[in-house]
Amino acid sequence: MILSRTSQYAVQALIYMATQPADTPVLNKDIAARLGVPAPYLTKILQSMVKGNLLVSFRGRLGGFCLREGGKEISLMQIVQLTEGMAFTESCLLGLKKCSAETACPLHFRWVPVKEKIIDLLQQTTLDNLATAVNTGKYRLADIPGSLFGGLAP
Amino acid sequence: MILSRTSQYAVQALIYMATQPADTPVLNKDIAARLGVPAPYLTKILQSMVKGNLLVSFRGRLGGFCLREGGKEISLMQIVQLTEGMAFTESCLLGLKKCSAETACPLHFRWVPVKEKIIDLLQQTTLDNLATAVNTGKYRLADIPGSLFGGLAP
DNA sequence: GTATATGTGGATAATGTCATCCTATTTTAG
DNA sequence: CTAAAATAGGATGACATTATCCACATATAC
Repeated sequence: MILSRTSQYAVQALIYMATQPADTPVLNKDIAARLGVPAPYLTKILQSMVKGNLLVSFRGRLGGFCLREGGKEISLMQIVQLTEGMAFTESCLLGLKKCSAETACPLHFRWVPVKEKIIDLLQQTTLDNLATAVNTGKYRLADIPGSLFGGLAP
Repeated sequence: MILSRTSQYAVQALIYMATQPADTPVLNKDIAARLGVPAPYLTKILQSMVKGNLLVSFRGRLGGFCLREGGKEISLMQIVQLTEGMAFTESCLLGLKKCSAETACPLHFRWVPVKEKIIDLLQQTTLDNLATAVNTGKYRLADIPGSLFGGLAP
């Protein structure tokens, strides 16, 4: 698995938020319901996004979470760095602690260019890119669609 | 993390076996010592490689594990498929159960070509490739070298 | 002011991966 | 035949990730 479940939830949640009006806070429970993800766990993830300055939060009635100013330009790499640390940029396929050009595992020079492709993908893809794609209606954010078109009404 | 620890151990172990004489069985405990990996756990992994027909085992005194006939042509993909199942070929970055051209997550068409690079790497790299590299002495198989040149003598 | 709705933060539980242990079973050396 | 050395396989334990719960602080509506 490339991304941990935590990272997957974080990316899904922020993409969803990018598809919603930027000026009104989105509720944790609404995101959880929309994505089919455990709400208490998502809470923790969103809090870590607030600490990492990708989101802002508002307490009390009418509270919720918003993308930070200019949040649509957030890249997937910024999200994943909060959830996985430096895992991607430093990772060795064989799991060696230190694997660089000088002290390389036998896969190092085959792996580096592929890893670059992954990093490029994460760095070049923004929430705006993905929200636009989702808004065309051709792509799914979660396994069970569950009211894709904004309907949260009782 | 791209590969699970189990997969990393499996790949390391088979590369090491490919650097050893093909006709004499290699001991589980020697592999474990060479790689700095827990021996009882490695036992389980090697047994699964035997079940997957990548290795053959011999019990009793002078027993041990050998690569199967023609084992140097085993690709990393064959190893990883035993340890991770279809994880790679079917994986979705966002973790969707079903993510294909028809039912795609918003990252699908960006991810597919990168995933192809990873699959190509795993399929095109053989134990022979890697054993040859290790035998040049320029590459490390494990974090703590610990007698890189075949020495297991007391 | 009170009730209600929301995020906050700490403690706790459940799950899956990683790792170990113990008792067979097999094979060879002597 | 016996002892030693090795894999086989099942049961168990340790640990990290994932998930849940509860008491609290905060903010709005009325």
